[in-house]
Amino acid sequence: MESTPARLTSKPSWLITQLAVHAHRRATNAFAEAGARGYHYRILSALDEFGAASQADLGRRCNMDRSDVVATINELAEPGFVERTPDPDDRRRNIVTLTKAGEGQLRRLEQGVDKVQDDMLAPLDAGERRTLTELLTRLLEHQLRGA
Amino acid sequence: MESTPARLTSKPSWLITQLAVHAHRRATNAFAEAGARGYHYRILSALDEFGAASQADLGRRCNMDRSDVVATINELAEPGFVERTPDPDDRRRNIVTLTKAGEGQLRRLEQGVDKVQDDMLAPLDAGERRTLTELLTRLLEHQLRGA
DNA sequence: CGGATGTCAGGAAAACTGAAATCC
DNA sequence: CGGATTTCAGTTGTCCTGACATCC
Repeated sequence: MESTPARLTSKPSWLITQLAVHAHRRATNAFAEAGARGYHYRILSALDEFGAASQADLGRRCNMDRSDVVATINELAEPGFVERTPDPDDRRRNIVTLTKAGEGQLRRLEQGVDKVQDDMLAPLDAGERRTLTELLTRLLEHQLRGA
Repeated sequence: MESTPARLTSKPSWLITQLAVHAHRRATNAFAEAGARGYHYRILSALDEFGAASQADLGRRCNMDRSDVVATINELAEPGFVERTPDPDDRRRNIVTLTKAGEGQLRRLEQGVDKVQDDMLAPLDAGERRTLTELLTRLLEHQLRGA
């Protein structure tokens, strides 16, 4: 009873990993119903929250690789959810903008995400949810600084 | 200012997803230094915490598909980290046991995980870490019941 | 020149599907 | 028979690497 190894189920890293598996599974299913994937939701959300941006900026904000941003923008531009126009001030960049149709698609995806989230957070009351959000926010901010 | 959509950065699901990306990246690198992957750590940890088990049980505990358990056990058995012996009481099953060498490998992987975890939890004090662990534990238990 | 951007090709690990064979 | 277990073959989405051409 002395040299008990650290219990797996008490490690926050394990808990986050396992929760992420469940969240990823449910979110993927919700996205699939709208013909989308996680990458689509990330890009659309970032455009909606922060406005039009270059592909490199989107990659930094969404924690995505630039090469994956290219493919995702291609897929989002084909049905007209985003528009890719060259930046007149910097001819290296493309400015990606969210269209009306893209907003509609985002609303659909958000409905699925909200449903999944409400189900996963069911055992917590409003105060606990705020506490959780605050703690996670600080952890993420720490990562974004230190990385 | 009225119809502001729910801010992305205030959604726990988004926060967990983004944190999981960082945690996954760092853990993957730490595992690679020991020639392992996340699946290896999950299996070894479960064997150490809950003892010998069948492959199907390991899959349920680790939240892994049975087919992936097969490949992972193959990779862990080759260097002698686990042993796969048929169950005399149920000839469908294999009993997977952790060897001494497997314990050593697990200790190596845990060192990497602990280092990553300490760095990611740096902005939280001891009490906040307990709170976070407790909240996440309740969320995971809810998932394991309801799924 | 260095540095940033967009694009493309491809690889590695994770999660999953479907099917087969075996045994309870 | 249904149900569980192991195994294999293959697919998808995510994350990453390296390279190239272009432009600041």
